[in-house]
Amino acid sequence: MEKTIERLALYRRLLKNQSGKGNTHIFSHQLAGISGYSAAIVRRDLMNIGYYGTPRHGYEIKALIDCLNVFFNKPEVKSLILVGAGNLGRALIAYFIKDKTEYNLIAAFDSDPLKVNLKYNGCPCYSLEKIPELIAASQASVGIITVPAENAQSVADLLVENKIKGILNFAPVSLTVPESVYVENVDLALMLEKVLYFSVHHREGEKKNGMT
Amino acid sequence: MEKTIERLALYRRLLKNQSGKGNTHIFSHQLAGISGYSAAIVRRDLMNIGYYGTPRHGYEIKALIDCLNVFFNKPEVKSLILVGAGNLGRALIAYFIKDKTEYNLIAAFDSDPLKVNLKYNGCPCYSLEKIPELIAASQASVGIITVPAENAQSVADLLVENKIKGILNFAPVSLTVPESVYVENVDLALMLEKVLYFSVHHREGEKKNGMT
DNA sequence: ATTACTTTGTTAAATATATAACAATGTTTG
DNA sequence: CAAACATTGTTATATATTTAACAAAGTAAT
Repeated sequence: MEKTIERLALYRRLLKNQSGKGNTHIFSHQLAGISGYSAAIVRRDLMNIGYYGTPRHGYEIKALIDCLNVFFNKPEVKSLILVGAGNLGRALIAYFIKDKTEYNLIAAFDSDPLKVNLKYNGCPCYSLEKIPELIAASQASVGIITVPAENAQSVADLLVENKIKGILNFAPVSLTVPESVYVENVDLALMLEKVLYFSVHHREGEKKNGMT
Repeated sequence: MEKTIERLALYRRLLKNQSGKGNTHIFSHQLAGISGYSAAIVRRDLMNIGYYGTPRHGYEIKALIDCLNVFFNKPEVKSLILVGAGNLGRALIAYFIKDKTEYNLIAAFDSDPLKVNLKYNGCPCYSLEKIPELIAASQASVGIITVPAENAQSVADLLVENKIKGILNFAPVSLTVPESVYVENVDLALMLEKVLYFSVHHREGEKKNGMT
């Protein structure tokens, strides 16, 4: 199911693109082509969320987007915060502040007094003490952690105390959190190592970057 | 095997840490604890690379690191380049320029003339035309793509033409490359969407962030 | 209308990955 | 030196994920 969720979010973005181009219908193999997965997996994914197309016309793009929006709880725009306004943190602020339709980055936090009270791309930066107050006020449920590894666990603890339910963690440590909190780790150095490894050992006939 | 590779790279980093702390041996359940995986999986992973511990002392850290270094082709330091010196690109330059023991970020490239000939954290930035020359000179085999989505495919084509064998792609598009080239996609917006989804739908008893 | 065709939804098989179990092994203890 | 113990290496089982296959259904052509 987890992989399916990832792909569904991708499909939604791609379908919005297609809709923007004026297309009204799409076949499973077309969605497969632009997403990089196989047609079989596209059909199976859509089956999972209960959306049905028609044999000759495929899927109706607008209806499918609506269906995906429902699946992803659309009308609700979730608030999120970011902790750690270093190089990566500020880059992510710039990245996530743009698209406001699915989520709303309401604040950044940093322990450096020189950064506090500044705004990055319009996003205000506060000191860490303000976290409880701002989470409470905004009902933020997700936090992004971009602090150094040694501070990540204490920041995670702070977020969990304040009812954060999901964490996107860029610090290269394994966070310990209650089972009810979902953590997604993004370890950039490890990803690069993986590419370095497979740049040497990768052989033809792998499925990665499929395209069937 | 892919998942195993990811974990092995993580183990190596954690073991170096432990070694730095003066520890000489480690048990599978300890490595499991700090990595966030289960002891069974740690043992299975190490079995896969043919390193053997002893029942009562566990694994000898230094020897295991050596073994992992061999597995990851250690003495060889691979060169890499980055294309797209925007917010994210510059943050990644700062991130990757630090650790020079496994890889060596030799240059960044950007189409913006205002960025060309600048240095970011000591990393020189060139125009895209210089790519062939610099790849040839450095024997770089891996490229990081942090350009906007609309330019990503053409940059990927350029890298492939110049014998790049692995790509770490941050642009939110599915790249089309020859099968011999390995692509790892990092789609930050999708990762955030995934966290948003599971922050609501995550239930106890999932395996993610295991800790067994 | 009937036939041929395309694409779907769904089931079945294949592959990949993780968990659990346990005999083998070496260590320590008495 | 034998018994108890902890931890390994490995195999067997379970789960997750992908691929492949194909009947059912709708469409277009004749």
